[in-house]
This record gives sequence, C-alpha cells and structure tokens, in this order.
Amino acid sequence: MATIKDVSKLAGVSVATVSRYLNKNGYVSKEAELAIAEVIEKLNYRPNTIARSLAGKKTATVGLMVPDILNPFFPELARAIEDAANTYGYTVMLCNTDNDPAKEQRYIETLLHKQVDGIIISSYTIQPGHLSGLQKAGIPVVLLDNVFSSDSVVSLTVENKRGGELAAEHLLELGCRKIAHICGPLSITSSRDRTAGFEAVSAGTDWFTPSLIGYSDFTVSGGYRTMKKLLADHPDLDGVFASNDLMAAGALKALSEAGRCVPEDVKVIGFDGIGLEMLSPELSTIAQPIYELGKTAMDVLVALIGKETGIETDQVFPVTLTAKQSTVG
Amino acid sequence: MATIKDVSKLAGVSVATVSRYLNKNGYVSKEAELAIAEVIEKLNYRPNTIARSLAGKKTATVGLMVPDILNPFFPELARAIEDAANTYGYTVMLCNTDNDPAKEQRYIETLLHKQVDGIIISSYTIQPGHLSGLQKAGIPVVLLDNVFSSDSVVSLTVENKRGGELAAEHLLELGCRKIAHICGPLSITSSRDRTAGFEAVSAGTDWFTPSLIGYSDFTVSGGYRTMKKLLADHPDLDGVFASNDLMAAGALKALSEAGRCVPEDVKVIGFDGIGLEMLSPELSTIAQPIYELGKTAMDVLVALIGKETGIETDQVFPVTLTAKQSTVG
DNA sequence: AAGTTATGTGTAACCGATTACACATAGTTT
DNA sequence: AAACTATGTGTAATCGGTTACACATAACTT
Repeated sequence: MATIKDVSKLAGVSVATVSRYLNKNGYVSKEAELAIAEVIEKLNYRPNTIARSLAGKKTATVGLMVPDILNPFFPELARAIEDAANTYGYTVMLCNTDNDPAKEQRYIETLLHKQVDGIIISSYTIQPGHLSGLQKAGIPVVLLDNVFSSDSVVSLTVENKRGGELAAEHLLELGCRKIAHICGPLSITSSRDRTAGFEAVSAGTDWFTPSLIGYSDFTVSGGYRTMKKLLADHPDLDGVFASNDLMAAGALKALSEAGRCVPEDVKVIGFDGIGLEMLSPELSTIAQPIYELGKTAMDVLVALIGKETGIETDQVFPVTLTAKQSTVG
Repeated sequence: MATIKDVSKLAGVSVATVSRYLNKNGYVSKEAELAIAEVIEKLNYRPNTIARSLAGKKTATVGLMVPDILNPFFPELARAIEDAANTYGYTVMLCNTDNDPAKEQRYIETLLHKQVDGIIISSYTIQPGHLSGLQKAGIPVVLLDNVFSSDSVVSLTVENKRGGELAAEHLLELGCRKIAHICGPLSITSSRDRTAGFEAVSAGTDWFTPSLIGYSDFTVSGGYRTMKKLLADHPDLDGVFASNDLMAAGALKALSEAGRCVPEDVKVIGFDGIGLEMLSPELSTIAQPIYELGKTAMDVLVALIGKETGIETDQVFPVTLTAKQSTVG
C-alpha cells in the first residue's frame, strides 16, 4: 500500500505539501496540486487512517453503546446513527452492554483507549460517575433516554409523561371505561414517567384502582404474563396501555389466547413506535421519533467533537399518537 | 494520559523492556516486572491502541457488514458476533450496506484503510471480484450465506435445501394436501435452495402445481401480499411454507384477516428461526443455528487472522425443525 | 578454561501520517 | 526603495508504541 512518502517522491514535492493538499489547509500551488492529484490517482493512494489518528488525534470513529441490539428498539436507533455517521464520514463501533455496569465500564475503557472521537450511550444503568474517565479525556458523550445534566454530556429524551397521558386519553376517548396499565421497570426514569402520565389522566376517574397497574419488564413474555394476571384480576377491563411495544405485543398475544377480540373487546396501545408490522391487529402506539433521535444524537456528537458551543444540553423530543387496528379497528 | 515513556522512566527501565513486559515476549527479569507492574498500577497506564496498531499492524477491530440491521435476522447475528469478538478482545464496526454494491465497496475501502484485522460479510450481492482489495491487503474475510470458494475467504452456510425439504415433509406429515410456497428473491442462492428443497418434495405429489409458488421479497409486507394472492388463486390451500420468517409472519397476518384459523384451517411454517415470540400463534420454523453461525464466523476469522492453517473453507451448518403453534397448534 | 547457550536490557529505527518553523519569492503598501 | 503581506515549500520533530540488533552477564557444556 502506497504511503504519503511514495506520493511525495513521485510528485516531486515534500510530504508536507502532500499533507497540506490532503487536508486542504495551508498553501498549495496549482501545479503541485495537479501533480499530487495525478500521482494519487495513479497509485490509488489513500491516507492511512491509523497514522492519521496517531498524529492528528482524530479517529473518525464513534462508539455506540446499547443494552441489547436484540431488542428491536435499538436496531432502529443504530440504523439512524449509522446512517448519520456515514454522511459525516464516521464509523460506528457497536457495543452491547446488557445493562451490566461492569460491562459498560469495560467498554468505556476500551473505547477510550481506542480513542474514539465520541460516544453515544443508551443505558438505563449508567451513572454520572461512570463517565468521569471520558470527561477527563475530553471525549464528548451523548446520552439517550437518561438525563443527568453536566458539561460535555448532552441528553436526548422524549416527552414520556405526555406520551402516557396521550395513551390514556386516546383510550378514554374511544370509550374505554376500565383501563389497565402494564408498566415497565421502575428503575428506569422514562418508564416511571410514562406511568406517571397514565396515572395523571386515570387517577381522577371513577374506575381507577391501583390493581389495574401491572408491573413488568419491557419484554414480550413479561407483557404476556402481566396481561394474563390483569385479565384474571379484572375480567371486565376494556383497554390496555403498555409502556412499550414489546409488552403490548405480549398483551395482544395473551388477549388472543384468552379469546378476547382486539379492538372490539379490549383496545391496546403501546409505546415506542418500533416497526412491528407483523402483528395482527397492528399495534397502536405512542411513537417516539426514533430515527430523528438517532440522527440528532449523531449531529450533536459531531458538533461536540468540533468543539462547537451553544449546544443545548437537554433536548426533549415530542411523541405522537399513531392509531392503528389495535385501538381503532 | 500516561505513555510508555512515563512508565519506563518511573520504573527505571527502557521502553523496550516495558513493551516486552506488556506483550509478554522476550525476557524480562522478575525485578523489572515488579517495578513496571507497580508503576503501571500507579499511573493507571494503558497502552495507546492507535500507536500499537500503527507499529504492530493489528487493530483488534473487525468489520461486520450486513444488509440492514433492521431485519431481525441480523441483530441476532450481530449479537453473536459481538459476544464472540468480546471474548477475543476484538471490537466490532457495524456497517449497513442495504445490499447496495456501491455502498458495499465504499465500506470495504473504509474498513481497509481503517486497517481492521478481518471482516465478516453477510451479503446477497457481493461478488468475488469485490474482495480483491482485501485479498491484496491480506485481510481475512468470512462470508455468511454466500458461497464462493477462494483462498483466505471462508464461507459459512446452512443446509438450505434440506430445510425446504424438512418444511414440506413436516406439513405433509401433518396431513396437508395442498401446500403453497412463498419464495424469496431468486437472485439469492440460499433462497433458491430453500425453494428447490420444497419442490423436491412436492413436485411428485398429485396436488402440486406451479401456481402454488408465489414470488416475494423476504419482507413482512411482501409475504402478506403474496399470501393474499395465493389465497385468491387457491382458496383450498391448507399449508404454507415461506422461505423466511418475516414473510411467514406476513402470511399469518393475511390469513388472520381472511378469517382462516392457523393451524386448524391452514398450517404455516417459516425459515430462519428468528425470535418472533410476539406472534400468535407462534411460528413454526426451520431454524438456522444463528448464534452458532455468528460465533463460528468470529472464531474462524480470529483463526485466519492468526494465520492458522487447515481451516475448512466451506462449512455447512444443519437446520432444525422447530414445531410451534402455527403447525401443531 | 574456553566455548555455548540462556537470560536480560538499552539504543535507535520504524510504522505513516501532521504540523511548527524556517525560508524563499512575488505582490502591495507607504 | 524599504517594509510588509500573501503565497508556497521543505526539514524535522512528533504522536506512542514495536522490534531488530548490539551488547552484557550468568549458567552450562565439553
């Protein structure tokens, strides 16, 4: 593989001039430019990224840490981030953390020593203290769905509480008079907020009782089990709001097995807006702008890497009601 | 961040000795060892991966190219590969190619210049010629689901044809007497093989006719549309084999909308074995050992990177029938 | 006792880029 | 005409490691 030296020799200039040409900084004469361009073409020369990183301190690589790429929410996010990264000339390193703080720490260390230019973290378990190594090294971080303000850490979230309200309101408007709620892990802020939104709307109604809230874990099987229990306790329920789409899908399955028709007997709405087009009936949901979240995360990260100032440290994105067959038939 | 020089100075030895200590090659005395270990601990020193790569030609990074991480097959693969990579101390760069040869080429170039140690490619469109740059640079490649023998390129596939046979046999054994087939893109070898397996079993029967085969595209909506058409042409069909699980899920949806009960009226089986636990009824499938495929891909890649010899260039993995509600109730 | 072999260490070249600095020349100001 | 400024280029240090090679000493061989 050709090096910058080969190019400089063949083009009859110094490596400095070639480097200036490549990076478009400093002066380079028209003649030199042409000569270099020609040689580069001829040798099919591409600068060695590793050497460039060592000298220039930039790797054009970002880390993406997600709990588990198997959860369909994260491929959507990853895809958006990868697309955006691509347009900026960045490459993405994928890290599955399993929400295991030890694994998270190991990956942060690894990414730190691989000198990624920035990191996007989606994690329920991360704590401000875990990021101190990155802060010290001046590596920018964008946090998804986990807010803790701090310099050089930007957080992106959605209107989780408003989403919970929207879901409850939607079911009420459709005539539901006994709405159950499958809530996610209480350790997760956004999960708590969604439930809070639901409660804000339901708590005042005559049908509401705390046992209509079933606690679950954001998985399909968890939603399935919790739905079964709710059905046993409240056979007359006519609406269900699950704090994420996977649990909602599990609820649909439990309802179908129990012989309930959706949406005729029971209306179901989820949260997230992941593309679960295989479901029948199709799932109504409170959709997050997942692609936009991912893209913005990357945009912001690139801005931080470029030491731009005036970046909002906390951005909250709107959610939108997407009514499908599971509520409106 | 501390460098090897800092360590060598504080420990009172040369950088060479520290390097030998770090890489466990060459001789290092007990005293030196202890002194170095102590200093490393004290400075919390970690070797700079970039510098190490530049000098040592190894980046401990591998590229993973997949068509689209949004297709649930690929997160499963990615997860397996990432887990395996992790145990070897490798990091994974994720690339979505969209089966676009130009994008593929760009990514190969990028990975080449980022000097990844190896690449795992899952692609329907890749051609032997596209890999010549990698071959020339001596970067090992493992190909998934796309066979073309060549040195330093290992291919991993599954018994696609046998899977098609298994699916057809399974439906026949369950009493189906008119089985439709939703086949995938004919441009994809494994897709053709699955269909060939189905045909091998069905072609001899009295009910078989070519119009029972519907052509589709490996997506949920494609499976849905094709199922509708098949139902219109053959209202009396009582079994469906789809060449992948996504199309099978689409078929289930179409059947449900058409008022057909699965598996009572129609039995459905897919192919792949991706975890579609949200479906009701749960989907029977011809399962590929996806996790094992991914893990093996990484194992083989590491072996190739280590210049091990005697690696089988073509490995074919078995498939297994997983009977669930969509065929056996 | 001389010749090997094993052990241990340091110097300096090298990987392939970037960039500070020195220097030269041409074009503008005063 | 002297003094600047803008343009253009090359030398060499630097990034932070690895490793070939030279050299020294200790431990075995015969």
